[in-house]
Amino acid sequence: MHAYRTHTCGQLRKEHVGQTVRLSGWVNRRRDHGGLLFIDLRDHYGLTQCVVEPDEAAFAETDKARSEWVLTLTGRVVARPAETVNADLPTGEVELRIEQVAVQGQAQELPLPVFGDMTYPEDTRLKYRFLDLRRERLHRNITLRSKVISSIRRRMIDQGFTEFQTPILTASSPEGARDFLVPSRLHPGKFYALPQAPQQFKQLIMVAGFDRYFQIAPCFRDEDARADRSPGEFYQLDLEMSFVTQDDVFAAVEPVMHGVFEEFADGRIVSPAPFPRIAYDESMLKYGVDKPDLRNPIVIADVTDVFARDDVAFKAFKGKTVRAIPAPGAGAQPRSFFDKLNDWARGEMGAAGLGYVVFEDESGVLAGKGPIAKFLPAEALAAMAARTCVKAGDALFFSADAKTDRAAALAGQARIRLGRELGLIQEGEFKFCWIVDFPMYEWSEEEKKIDFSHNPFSMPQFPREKFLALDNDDRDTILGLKAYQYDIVCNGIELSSGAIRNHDPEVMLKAFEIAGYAREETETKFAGMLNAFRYGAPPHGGTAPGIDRIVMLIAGEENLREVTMFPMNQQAQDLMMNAPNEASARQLNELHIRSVLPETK
RNA sequence: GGGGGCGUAGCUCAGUUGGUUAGAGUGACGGCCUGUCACGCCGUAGGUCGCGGGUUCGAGCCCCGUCGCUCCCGCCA
Repeated sequence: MHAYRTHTCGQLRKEHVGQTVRLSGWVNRRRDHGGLLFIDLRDHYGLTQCVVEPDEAAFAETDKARSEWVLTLTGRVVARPAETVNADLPTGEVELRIEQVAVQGQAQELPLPVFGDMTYPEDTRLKYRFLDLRRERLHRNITLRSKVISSIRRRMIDQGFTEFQTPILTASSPEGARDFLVPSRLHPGKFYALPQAPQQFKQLIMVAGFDRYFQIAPCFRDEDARADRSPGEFYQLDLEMSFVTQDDVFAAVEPVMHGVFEEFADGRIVSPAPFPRIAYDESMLKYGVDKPDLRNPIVIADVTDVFARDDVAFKAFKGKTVRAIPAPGAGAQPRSFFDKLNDWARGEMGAAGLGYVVFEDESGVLAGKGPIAKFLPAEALAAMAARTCVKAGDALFFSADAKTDRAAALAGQARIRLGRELGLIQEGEFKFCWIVDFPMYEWSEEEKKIDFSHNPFSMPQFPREKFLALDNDDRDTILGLKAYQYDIVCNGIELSSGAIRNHDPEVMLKAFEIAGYAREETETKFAGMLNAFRYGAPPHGGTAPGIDRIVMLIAGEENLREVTMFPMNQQAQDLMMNAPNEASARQLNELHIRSVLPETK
């Protein structure tokens, strides 16, 4: 007989009755009845009830075992009496009569229980991650993550993609997020950087004549965390293709995304391919964000012209962009509902407020109620009602600001809040869309200059010769330029960002020049890539869906830590491994590094 | 860097207007119990009320500071 096990703890069924078997696992639960002792033994595969009576030889040893001890139990499989079958357990028709016990590992009193589903503090969970991972939910999520990644990999390979590895120690990239730096021992004063993404490498792979590259790629960015943004590191399904248009990329990615979500949907509805395509400008108007949750039925409308009418006397909105956010059924809400939203807009959002009108039916005619209704004559109300499809019993909220993007942003946040608070979000659905036609540039208010809006490597949607001829006088044209840049969004979460790349060295130099980078500067910073583009670069493009976010959505979790095996806390510390940590003087000497600590307050 | 929330037993929490010896559930430990599967019953141990300072006759509670965790803003090409 094997030293540790003949079966797993999830394996035994009625057909094993009569066999002598050996199981190894953790004591999930111990139930001492004096006359008989039950041990629920747990391993990766499941749970088996084991039992021993006091007059049996194994009793004394079994009796010592406590929660989370590791035991090897040997004995006969017996059928449980009919009235004691546990229908909730796959192994619930049988139990193991313990004849031999071997203690493989003892456990101290637990800082957090494995059994049960109580919540406990995040730092305790992280410090004792190995215990938390034994728990059912996390164990299931991590296993799910593995299955999702296998499925993605299989789907990519089936579509003719090839997986390549790219360096982890590379050069700092001047654009984008803060890099993690790694000091060089051989080159005093110089540093490697961990890749924020294999962006330049995957483009070089295309230049190198490979096609349809993918990788489950680790990415490193030294930026602050959010619930849907891990500190430090995360994984992307990084992919790139040559000789493709935007439509080709979409056609390659949609079946993978749809397929993998469908595979693990478990009854939830997944948007069929092709996914809807929404232009960035349209998204900002209708949803107020560039990552709309399409499960939320609310659609924002522009009503600037209505408030500009001469017969509308509401001065606070004159000369401002006004967006209307319909709130279906909100007419039934108490006054406090409206006040709370207004307080939120003024406080958290830093807005002047969130006006509203409640629509009521007055003998067949729509009438407006609320503080600003008196400023709105019937024709203005009717015009807004028609544009936003509100009816009696609904309300309309207004977001107004002299700056259009601020009006849109407040409207977008209000839409999210209203959708949630009015219970309008359709659960049990994965609603995908592409956001396309992102602006190439934007005006940077703090730097007072034109800057890249998103990805500096994207190809502008503009004829080459005209683009090369652009100069400072063409500011409006430049700020109106769109790029072949696109995001995949699912349920309000940005899953992926991608682009058709700029593979023309002259256009690339010009693109950076517009953003304020001298040609020599661009030549130096992107020497590798520009140089490569001068030796025959194919048109290419790709995207990079976030693996962690995909798993989070499929697992139905709200935080990436729930789908990451060994996550860091929000301050980017690993409480279990105690990272980051001081380096020894010797290590620092070898690296020609000295710490200059900030002055303590 | 900034804002909000939280911090009381190993864990989840209660703790009245500032007033006697800070409680419950759960877990741990001991005892009893032959069919439980969140077993049940009895008992025991377990507390720097995050930390420091202040107000007060008296602080878990009020004030100031600080630390930790978390969510958000900034940031994330």
